[in-house]
Amino acid sequence: MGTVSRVLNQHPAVSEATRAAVQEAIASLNYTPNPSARRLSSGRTLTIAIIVPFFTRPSFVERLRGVVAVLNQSEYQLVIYNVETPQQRDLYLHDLPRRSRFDGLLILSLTPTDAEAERLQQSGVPVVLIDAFHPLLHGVGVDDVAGGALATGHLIALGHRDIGYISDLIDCPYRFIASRARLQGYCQALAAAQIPCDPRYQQEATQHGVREAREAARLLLDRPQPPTAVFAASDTQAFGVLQAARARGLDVPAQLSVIGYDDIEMAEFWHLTTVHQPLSESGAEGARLLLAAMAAPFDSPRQIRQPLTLIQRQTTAPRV
Amino acid sequence: MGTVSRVLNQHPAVSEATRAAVQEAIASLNYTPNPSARRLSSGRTLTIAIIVPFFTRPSFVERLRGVVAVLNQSEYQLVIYNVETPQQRDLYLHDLPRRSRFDGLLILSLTPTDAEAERLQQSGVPVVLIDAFHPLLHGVGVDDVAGGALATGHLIALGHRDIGYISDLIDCPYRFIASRARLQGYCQALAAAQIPCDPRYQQEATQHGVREAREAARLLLDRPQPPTAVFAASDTQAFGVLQAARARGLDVPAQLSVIGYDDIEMAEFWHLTTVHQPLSESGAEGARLLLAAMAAPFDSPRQIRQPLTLIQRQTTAPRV
DNA sequence: AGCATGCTTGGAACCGCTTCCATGCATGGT
DNA sequence: ACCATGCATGGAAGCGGTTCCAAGCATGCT
Repeated sequence: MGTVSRVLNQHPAVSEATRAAVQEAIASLNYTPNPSARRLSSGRTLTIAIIVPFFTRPSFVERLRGVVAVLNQSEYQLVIYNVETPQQRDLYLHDLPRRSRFDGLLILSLTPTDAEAERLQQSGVPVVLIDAFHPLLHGVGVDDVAGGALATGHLIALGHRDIGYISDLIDCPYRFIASRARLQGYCQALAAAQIPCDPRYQQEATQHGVREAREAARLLLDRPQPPTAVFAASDTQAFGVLQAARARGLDVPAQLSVIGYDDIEMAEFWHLTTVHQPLSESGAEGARLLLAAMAAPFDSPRQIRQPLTLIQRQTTAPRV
Repeated sequence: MGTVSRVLNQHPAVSEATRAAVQEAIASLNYTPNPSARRLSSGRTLTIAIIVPFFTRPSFVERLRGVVAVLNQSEYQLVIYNVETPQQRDLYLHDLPRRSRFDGLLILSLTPTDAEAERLQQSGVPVVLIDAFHPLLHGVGVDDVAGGALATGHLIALGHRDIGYISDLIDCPYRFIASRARLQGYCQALAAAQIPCDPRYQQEATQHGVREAREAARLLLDRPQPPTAVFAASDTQAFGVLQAARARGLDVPAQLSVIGYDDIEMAEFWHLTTVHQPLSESGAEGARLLLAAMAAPFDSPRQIRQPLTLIQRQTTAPRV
């Protein structure tokens, strides 16, 4: 039994002869090791947990796909914790590490508080944030401030000066920070072009979603001097802006330029100009980073910044 | 230890007094049972596997969401096997039950061959199909033939007679059967209205996707006598039809009626008339059925048919 | 009052693997 | 040829639960 285990775990202290003999026996007996026993005796759960908010949203699913692709190749199982209420968010971020029933933890798009991050760090379970960062923890993602500036800069370069910003709640109970970071980039780009950053051009939707964004866009377009271009903090919300424009009979991009963010699959089909960020790849990279951290802990948090690209399609045009 | 285990597993043969005492001790010691040990000694893996094709597609994700919601409440972990190639499909359907490393198996939208079904049945692991049926296995889903007839009947009732059908491959390597079943319903409805079922009005796209459906729709609209209405086998494909119509300058619904299938979230935002089927609920129901079958095997396969509803929005109108 | 019955409860075996330890054998040096 | 060294191998002790079994106790019956 000891030798068999050594063969299975590729322990070096086995002679070639016995290794071959054991492997033949394994094959002929159609033997597969019992993972539960392995977990118990080795003390490893061979399980990785991931906390995902609203995993049905296209960008989150796409990231999750990258995670699944990498982990299916490894010996680890993935267990999904789906967050659909702020209570679940707090509960999972607080309790999951404590129960310590997995060897690694991925957290998608949720930014832990300092207290939560500390707790996570002290739990001893390696943690990687995807699409989020915290100084205490490993993280993979893009620079959303730069992304906001990239999108806004594109509109400015097209001659727009009255540029709206549509996002979901800047302070949301899930503590998503993308909307705030992109707003910050938006303001930076405006400032760089010496355009005043008028809060009346910034409209928050109460929730993420096409409908909510449409309502928010309507408010913007109702203003006495409506914007000639809108930067939506996500593609989904950009679709809402497109709808609002269509409902008002505005031609996009002739009368209104619209730019989104994320470059989800549907963006291409609706010819949406947007900021592309690696989605599936961010999940894959996060999973790889976690596996590496589990194998050999790094002494200090590793932060991976992924590149952003402007994708010009047909919803932005020079100001007339 | 014996008694503690009995308390944890709510075994009846424990007096109230000791039960309370044990629970207090558990609470004060901050004790949590080790799942690996539980799995090993009980012989149950406490794990359920699910085979999902392309889990990023909206309708599959939505179903998966229902599964996750139910299983997160149970003591079972969910492990996802994502199928993105026909090889993976065959591999998983063939090998997964044999490895018998989980207590139950869910299969989403993939219809097993007779040989596969038999193998699955004989593996001893309870299996539930979601959005698919096989006489040997439990299943949850809708009647896609009836759904095809429902959609087509709606167009016929609006006075249309030249009705196109757009779908992905009828014989696809993944053995999805929805396209075929809906086509069958389409033909039945036409026959019932004494309209000939002209194959030149039926166009298969080589793959699922907006772009492919758009190309297929273009072919249909290029015909000398183009259809006045199109039934797309999925909402995603209906979006492709809408794009093709828009590209050709056709007004929907005045000049072309379009109906989809599934009622995914985006359908509402694009005002798509469609056939609603329970998505998240099908996953939830499938998970519940599996849990029941695991607790007490049924003597014969249970097939649950879920209801379909026609959702009239703004992409269908009477023929002019 | 004594004995049988039934409900509780503690103890021990066991689930199947990993890992440590001691034994055995071959090798190399003297 | 003998002894020391080192590597390969089999055996045994856990890992932390579940479950069976036997013993203990209180109750109810004769």
